[in-house]
Amino acid sequence: MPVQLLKIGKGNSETLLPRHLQKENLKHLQEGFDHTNKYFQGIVVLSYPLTKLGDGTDFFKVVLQDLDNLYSRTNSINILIHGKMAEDCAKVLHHGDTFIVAGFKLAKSPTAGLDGRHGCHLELSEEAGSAIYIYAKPRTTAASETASLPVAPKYVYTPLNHLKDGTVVNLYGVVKFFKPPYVSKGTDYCSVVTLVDPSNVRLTCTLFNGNVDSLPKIYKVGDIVRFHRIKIREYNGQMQGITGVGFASLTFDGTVGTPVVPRSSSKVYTFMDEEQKTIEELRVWAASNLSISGPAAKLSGVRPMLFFDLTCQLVGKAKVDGSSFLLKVWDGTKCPYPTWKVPVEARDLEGEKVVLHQLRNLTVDVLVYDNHVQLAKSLKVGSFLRIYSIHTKQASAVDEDVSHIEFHLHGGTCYGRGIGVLPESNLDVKELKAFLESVDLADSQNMESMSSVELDSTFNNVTDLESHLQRSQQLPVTVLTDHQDLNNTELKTILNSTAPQQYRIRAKLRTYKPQKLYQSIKLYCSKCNSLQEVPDGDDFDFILQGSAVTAPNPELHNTSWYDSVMWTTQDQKQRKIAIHFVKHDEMLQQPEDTLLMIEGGTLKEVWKLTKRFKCVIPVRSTEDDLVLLDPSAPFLLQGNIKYYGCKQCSTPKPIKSLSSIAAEQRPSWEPTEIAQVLGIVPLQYVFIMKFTLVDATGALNVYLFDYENFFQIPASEILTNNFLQQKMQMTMNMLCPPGRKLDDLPWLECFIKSYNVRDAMKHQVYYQIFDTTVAEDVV
DNA sequence: TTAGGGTTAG
Repeated sequence: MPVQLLKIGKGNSETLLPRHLQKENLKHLQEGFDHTNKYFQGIVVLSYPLTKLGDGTDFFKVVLQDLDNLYSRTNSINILIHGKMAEDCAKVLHHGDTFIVAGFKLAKSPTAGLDGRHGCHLELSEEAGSAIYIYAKPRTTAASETASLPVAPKYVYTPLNHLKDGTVVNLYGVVKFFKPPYVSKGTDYCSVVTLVDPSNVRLTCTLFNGNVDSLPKIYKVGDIVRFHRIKIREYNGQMQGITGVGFASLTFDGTVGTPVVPRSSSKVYTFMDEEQKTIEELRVWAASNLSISGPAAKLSGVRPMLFFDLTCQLVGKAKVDGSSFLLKVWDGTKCPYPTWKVPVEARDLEGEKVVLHQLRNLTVDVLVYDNHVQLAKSLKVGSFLRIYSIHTKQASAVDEDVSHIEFHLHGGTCYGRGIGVLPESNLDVKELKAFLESVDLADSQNMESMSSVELDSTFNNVTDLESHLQRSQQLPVTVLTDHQDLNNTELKTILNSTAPQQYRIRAKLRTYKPQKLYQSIKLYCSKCNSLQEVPDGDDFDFILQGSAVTAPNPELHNTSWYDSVMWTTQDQKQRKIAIHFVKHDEMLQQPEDTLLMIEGGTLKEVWKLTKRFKCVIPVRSTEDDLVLLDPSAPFLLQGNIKYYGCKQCSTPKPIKSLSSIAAEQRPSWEPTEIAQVLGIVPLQYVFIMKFTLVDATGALNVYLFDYENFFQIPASEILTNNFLQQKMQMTMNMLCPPGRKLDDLPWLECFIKSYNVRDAMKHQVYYQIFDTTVAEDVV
């Protein structure tokens, strides 16, 4: 750490210096003395303009006055600084600053007889391992600005794979895990933070401070931190970081493209353009190398038996007993299950009575235990919280017919369990506030009666299934979306008629194929009418590996419509990865609006990028342009969906064709539009199933060919969404309950059409379901 | 000093 601006303002500089350094008296700055681990401190009384020496290196000269020897005949000394250190020092130094030097070389001063200063001078340079600590004098003008503007020290940051036991270092890292500050069993707050950096080495830091604001303000995994003066120790064979004297931290949101605004643990800090660049580079690295979960769960999305982080507002709080405490919170969405209400004395409930009543159908009770109680008690009603690792537990009370969901914040700090208070400046809070203000409370009050219905359709247990079946005996489980005026036709009549024709039928679903529902998803080309299987991940991985053999072509980087970053992996393969971020109006967009192209990425890396960015297009370089990969690879990834093109019908164009969409006023990055400009005829995800329908007169095999209307589930999403797969399975269980006799099966109302398929050998009539959907209360 | 990451069991 060659040049450090320790602090601006008053204070004791010694407490911030590395402990191994001892102060040296001016009188002892003589040849023959050992100055290792010594520092000299003086006030800057004179400095010369930064100049270059004959060999081109920078040179900066400073005169220091020794305050301890003010009345001596000789009380000043020349400091000669060479190289980059000279440049860095010249930028930040002001007269009157306290200047501390260590690791210097002492030599006879050739000008001692002329300037009346000390007989020796001190020489410093980065190469010689010198260190300079500048303890700035309070600035008299615009002091507050100076304090937060980049006044320019030069810190050295140690990569996590270069940490050594017993050192004090500065470092950057991406938060891989953290425990929000909690009350330790000692006297301090504690926060545990695990960092990782592009060296792929992890460092777990144990941070203590009596003042919770002095600990890093980390709100989520993926945040980036800058630690200054963290002690490194070895513990259990691994390096460990721990707070020591002078520890300070800055925390940044880790999302690529968001403003780089530090959250500081101290009032005064330095932050410069170069450090901004570091943050931006780490963001890009993290985006493709770390799995950072997507948007946090909302109450509307909770399911029983899971742990999740909830961003919410505190509406009320109450003591329950010695080891638990109640928090009433809301996030504007409605939990789809009945939620438990923790019984408390009305007089113990703190919060606006009117608000508590208004929000009664949207608030949930979170019971926090043990070590979290103290922090929970101190929370202010109205504040915004993130509660980490809440447990949703399904339970039934003795006097209840249906089960409910309980929210517990169990004791302990495993998995980062805890409570964090978010400031109103936090982007998630701003978003939440705007949403809360838009919530129509009249709607939520009408929802009271809805919970049990929603519960029925989502809880997958025998009782619920039974009640559905009883209902199914009376009403059809599918309904027509059109042609209501048509009369039903018996299956026998249909079988005896010529095609093509259209019919309304009432029948039961005896069986269906495929029984493994994921096998029903195919890719369909509406141009050539071909159907194909959805490629599996291995095919794509293989194509990616093949394309990574060719290194990105740097001549294609940073064009008028995209910015490029490239780096080399640190493993043995030394793989080169390039990411091209498409710009709009010459600016990068928010990640959720951004389309990027990646070269040289692995399946995992591509997949991770899709979690954070709107669109990802895997590409490779040619001499002249970026192009799409093999036509068997997806040409676009959006969210969980891979978009494929038809090999027969597509004529791929160079990637630069995309720039026309980038230039649009509001590029929507619709897959169909992207496909069109890239010369791709997109394949569509479809459900293809064969239903065997029966009525009193006969049986008929009917095909279901559906994008999303029948199940009200998009075929494109089913392969990557377990929840939707379960939902589809439950729907099929309703339509065709396993193990039932024909009489007990529910009725389906369908609209079908017959059509002819002829080839040289034979003629056949086929039947297909149309304009039919699963009834609303079955889904 | 405290905690030193890897879910409670109310």
